[in-house]
Amino acid sequence: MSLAHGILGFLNYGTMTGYDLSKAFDSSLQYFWHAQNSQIYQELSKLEKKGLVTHQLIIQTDKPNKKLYSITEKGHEEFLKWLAKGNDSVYFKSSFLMKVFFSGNKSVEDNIKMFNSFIDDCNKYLSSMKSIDNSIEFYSKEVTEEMPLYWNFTADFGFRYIHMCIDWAESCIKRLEELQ
Amino acid sequence: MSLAHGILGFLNYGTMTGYDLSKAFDSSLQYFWHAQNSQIYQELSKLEKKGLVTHQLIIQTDKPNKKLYSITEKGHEEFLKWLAKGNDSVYFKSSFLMKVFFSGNKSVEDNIKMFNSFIDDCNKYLSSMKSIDNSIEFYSKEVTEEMPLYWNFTADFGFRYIHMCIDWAESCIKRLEELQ
DNA sequence: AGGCTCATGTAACCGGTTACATGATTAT
DNA sequence: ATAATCATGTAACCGGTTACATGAGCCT
Repeated sequence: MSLAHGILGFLNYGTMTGYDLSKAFDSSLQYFWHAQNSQIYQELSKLEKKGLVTHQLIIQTDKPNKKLYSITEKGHEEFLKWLAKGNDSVYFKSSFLMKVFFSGNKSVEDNIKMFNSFIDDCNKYLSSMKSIDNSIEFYSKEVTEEMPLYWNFTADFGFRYIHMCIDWAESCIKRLEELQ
Repeated sequence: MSLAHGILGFLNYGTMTGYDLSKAFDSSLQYFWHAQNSQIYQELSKLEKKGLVTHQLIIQTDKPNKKLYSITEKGHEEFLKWLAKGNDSVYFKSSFLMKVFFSGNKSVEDNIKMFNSFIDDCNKYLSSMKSIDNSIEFYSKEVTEEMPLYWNFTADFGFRYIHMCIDWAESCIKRLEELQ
């Protein structure tokens, strides 16, 4: 039930269409909460049924018509309730770690390759994350000044996480090379 | 489709019941791939239909009867295929980070509390992870010597991850305290 | 008497993914 | 011409979660 709260969080900043939300997710939350646009439209319908958001149809001539969504008072309350609740877990799933767990069934050589390709992926991820800083700068103009601080916290987490991953993979490679 | 491969990975070490698998997940993979026992039993049926595992009914008098599962040749091939394939992503979902992202809507004081309670959770997680080392030692006797190396890699990842989380949360708290 | 271990499942639900479907306008 | 942008959705599927259901034997 977190996509719903992400949507409420964005609509709390101002009105948006499903399309806007999709872009907002892509340029900020995408690194720790990716959302398909198909899911966003469905979730908006659900939220509207629950009375947490409403929409207004905007007729456009040069572009397709659109539905501008806004958060309701009830939605605002739900959002604050979610924010205040400390129910999130440190736990995270990783199929890659599961693969590492069973990698004793592969050759040391293959595993060194696996870790190297993991490091490559991390570096790609790192460079794609650099666009976050631009996004933060861009959106900073539209909100109160304390918001960007927290956006930077999440971006900082991302950078620390990736660097940790790279360090770890390098240490694994080092130990494997000692075996050869 | 990763629980299936985890099951195949365990059965590759030797025969097990659904109950054994549930315990095996709990004492090793649980930190990056938690599995409900209800799901394990369902997945075993699916794997059997696909011909990747088979079972033998063991009649017991002092304990309930059980189904001993073993991996088939086809299952072994599928397992190796999965191991060799480099399709896992660095990406991970975190509802906590999403909450942080929107936490500019809460007071600085509340957010310091939030980060402190996150650090507490990390420490609890850390102490629960200490049982991993015991598990690794216990199971090490039953398998070839290279396996535990990879088990330790995953445990090492867990420790680095939690320490990174704690460092990050502390740095966030520090920045928030500077504002007060 | 109460709780743990062993042991196996079903049913309902739900959040998320993948694939499919449409179509005008604008910029290169 | 072609691709990108704007804009909205449906349908099928699937992996995973939660809750429920049962029951013998053993230990304290």
